[in-house]
Amino acid sequence: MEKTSDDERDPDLVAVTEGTEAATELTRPSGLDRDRILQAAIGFIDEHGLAALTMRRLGAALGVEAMALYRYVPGREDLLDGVVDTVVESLFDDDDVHLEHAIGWQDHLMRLAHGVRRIALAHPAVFPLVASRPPAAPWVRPPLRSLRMVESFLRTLCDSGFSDQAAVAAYRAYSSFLLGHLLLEVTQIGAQVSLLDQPEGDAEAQRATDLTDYPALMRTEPLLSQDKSAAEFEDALENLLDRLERVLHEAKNSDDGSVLDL
Amino acid sequence: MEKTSDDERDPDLVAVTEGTEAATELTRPSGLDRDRILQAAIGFIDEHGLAALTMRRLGAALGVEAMALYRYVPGREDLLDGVVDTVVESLFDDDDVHLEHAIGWQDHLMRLAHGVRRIALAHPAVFPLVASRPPAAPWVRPPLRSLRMVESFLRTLCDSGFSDQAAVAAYRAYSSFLLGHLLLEVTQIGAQVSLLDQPEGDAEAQRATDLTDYPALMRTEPLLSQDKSAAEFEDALENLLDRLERVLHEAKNSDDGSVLDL
DNA sequence: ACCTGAACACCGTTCAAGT
DNA sequence: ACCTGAACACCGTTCAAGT
Repeated sequence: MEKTSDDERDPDLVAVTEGTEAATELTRPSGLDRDRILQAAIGFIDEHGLAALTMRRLGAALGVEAMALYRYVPGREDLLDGVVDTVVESLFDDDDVHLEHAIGWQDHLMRLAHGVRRIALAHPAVFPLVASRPPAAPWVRPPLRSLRMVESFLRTLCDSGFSDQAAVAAYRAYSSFLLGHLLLEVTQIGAQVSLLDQPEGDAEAQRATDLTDYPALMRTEPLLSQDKSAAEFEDALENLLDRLERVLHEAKNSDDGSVLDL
Repeated sequence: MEKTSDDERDPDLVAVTEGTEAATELTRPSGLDRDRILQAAIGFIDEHGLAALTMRRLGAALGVEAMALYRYVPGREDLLDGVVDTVVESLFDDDDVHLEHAIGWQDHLMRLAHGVRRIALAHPAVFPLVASRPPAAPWVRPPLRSLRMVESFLRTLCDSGFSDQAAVAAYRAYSSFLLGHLLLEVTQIGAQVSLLDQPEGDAEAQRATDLTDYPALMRTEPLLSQDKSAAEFEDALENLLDRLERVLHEAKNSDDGSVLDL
């Protein structure tokens, strides 16, 4: 038992931090700028988790004292905002997305969904930040956090015959779907490693928190432990697109009580 | 400009903290226990936000030094886990939920959904914690965080004719739906107040982050600012229940490519 | 039995001083 | 121009000491 007051897993952490510093050594000659700091922060979070990210440790990872960062970043909160922006904007560099080549609004929404999912899976430790940082405007709904993304979403739907109301309703349904699915998917990824992190002897002991009082859980535990995220994502996405299509084609009879087309 | 290094809004915070201490004065005579601490933590988060919750400040709110808390709570992380558990379990005290009185699985799922939504709206600042804390087992999907809740969910569906696989798939779809909708709903609540928090003169200036480059956004901004959360929640819930019902009744023809009933 | 003071190892952030 | 040392106000946490 060490008497450090850090979060759970110190010794390991210190070791890896030093490793990171050594790795950055080559590009080091004072080349410090905002973008390099943001990239380093993303890498650090991916490797050690959000809780481990500290101005001092990030500085160390860049071969510099923490105070040097303040020349390029106003503070820790802004740094996190920058991390989120960088990760989200990276969607536009994804060649497999290229929204402007989309054929029809369904294709557009599918490309966008898959692009955001790739981002989430590439940075599972960053994604919760994408989900929880207060957005730029109250009507910006994570994970579609950039005005550019929302604009292109709404424009596509409106150009395809959706009314403004229907497009906005679709935007809300779509963002809820993405956030729910992807946040749970990355949470599950994180849960795996945190199980292995636990120092309590063999992994057998942890496996199943004694389910004797929960017969249905015990019976379905093997099923619950199977990962079907990809297929479920496709399924839910398809279902949402069907729902939106129904709205679009039923646009003539106005008052049928659904929010989606009011 | 003060030179405190706290988060955004100190002077105000200190004031309210002192107020809280005074208010607790009556029940004070040393009555400190785990439950009272958890309740105080929930109240503190509701009032000042998660970022403001500190062992020292929570102690102060209870009229005690921070170190006294460690007799009842192993540490800050456990305290947050306790907060989440307490809030989630409070569902079973909600008389409007009473799952055992539910008539049919649809009614069960609707009662559960509305109960969780009431919790989220009652503690909007706590809910992100419900969403993001690593769950007890990898297959526990927020916001349905207690084994009891998952057990009763699965049992209800299985008793209603769902296969184990279909019940598990339904559990996944249902949790994704709840998490996405409710997290976005409480985020929006938080976004309102953080706008008012900003000290930049009149609220007119903030309103709309200059949308000149985003015509679709500018045109639909009034629509985007309307809050239709409740109706959208009902709509999406109804849609999900329909989808599950389809799965249940199409259970005979097995391989139709959907995950929901494989 | 229950709380506190003092201490320790960390934080974020500022700023004068170094190069 | 760019980075650092030293300092400040905070953290979480431990533990011997008080009552």
